[in-house]
Amino acid sequence: MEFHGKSCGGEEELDLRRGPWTVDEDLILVNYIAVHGEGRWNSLARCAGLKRTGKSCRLRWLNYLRPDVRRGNITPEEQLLILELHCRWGNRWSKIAQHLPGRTDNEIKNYWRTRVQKHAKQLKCDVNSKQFKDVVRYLWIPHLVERIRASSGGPTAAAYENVAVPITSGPPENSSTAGSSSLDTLGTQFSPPAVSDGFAAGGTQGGEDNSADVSQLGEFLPIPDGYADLEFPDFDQGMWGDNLWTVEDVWLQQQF
DNA sequence: AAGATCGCCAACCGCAAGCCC
DNA sequence: GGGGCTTGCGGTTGGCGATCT
Repeated sequence: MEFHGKSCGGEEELDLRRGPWTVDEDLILVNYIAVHGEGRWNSLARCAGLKRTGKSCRLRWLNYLRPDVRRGNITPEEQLLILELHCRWGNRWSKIAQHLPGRTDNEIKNYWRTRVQKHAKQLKCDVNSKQFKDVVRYLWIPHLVERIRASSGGPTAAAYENVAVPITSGPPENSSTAGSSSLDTLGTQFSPPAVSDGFAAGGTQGGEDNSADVSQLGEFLPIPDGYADLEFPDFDQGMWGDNLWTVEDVWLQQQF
């Protein structure tokens, strides 16, 4: 595959490439950005000699080639953040991603669709339904907090240093400034929605004060009226294996 | 062992907001 | 002010590897 450079600004033919990026293309893009910086994606694509749209270049860079992009499993701490922030902002993936250093909106979106929505399906409810939101609120999030606490001496606690954000306050700040917490501060920062429909998918009440102490998490249980009757699907082995909860967890929670 | 199904993820598409001339 | 272009976002899809039957 050859990429013949064209004079910057010249008219390019329309045989644009699509589909997976090749190593050569990646190299060209990375090298070009290293020299010229990012932005102006359409002209960047032309000047770099890439037969790609600017959009495609931008996406490839942001989601894959950027040096600080972080890959691999979503940690429980990150799961907690995603759930919490999604509760607050809904499908504002890019906004959520700002609080997970190295994670892209695409990755978070994929995580949500493949994991979270799968679990909603298992519970036979819509991911946007109150029922599922209650599951998240009263089971999933407290469970994650417990897990994080339980492993606070382990590596995940250290990992959490990088992802914790002061979500109880003000507008989002740069993630690089958000690492001033420990697991204990998680307790004060983690903020279960305070009111019944506080999840408000799509709501943008970013500045609201819904702070709460993590010690209140236990008070999520017992479960509110109606919720206790929720029928759980038949959890097979591994079904909830993504550090979410296990069959035993669900059973224990159901005892309340 | 082979075909079918599932799950994950990279990449594309359409739309809207922002920017510039 | 407005029209065109660029950028960014969220939704969707297609391909591929893993798992199941």
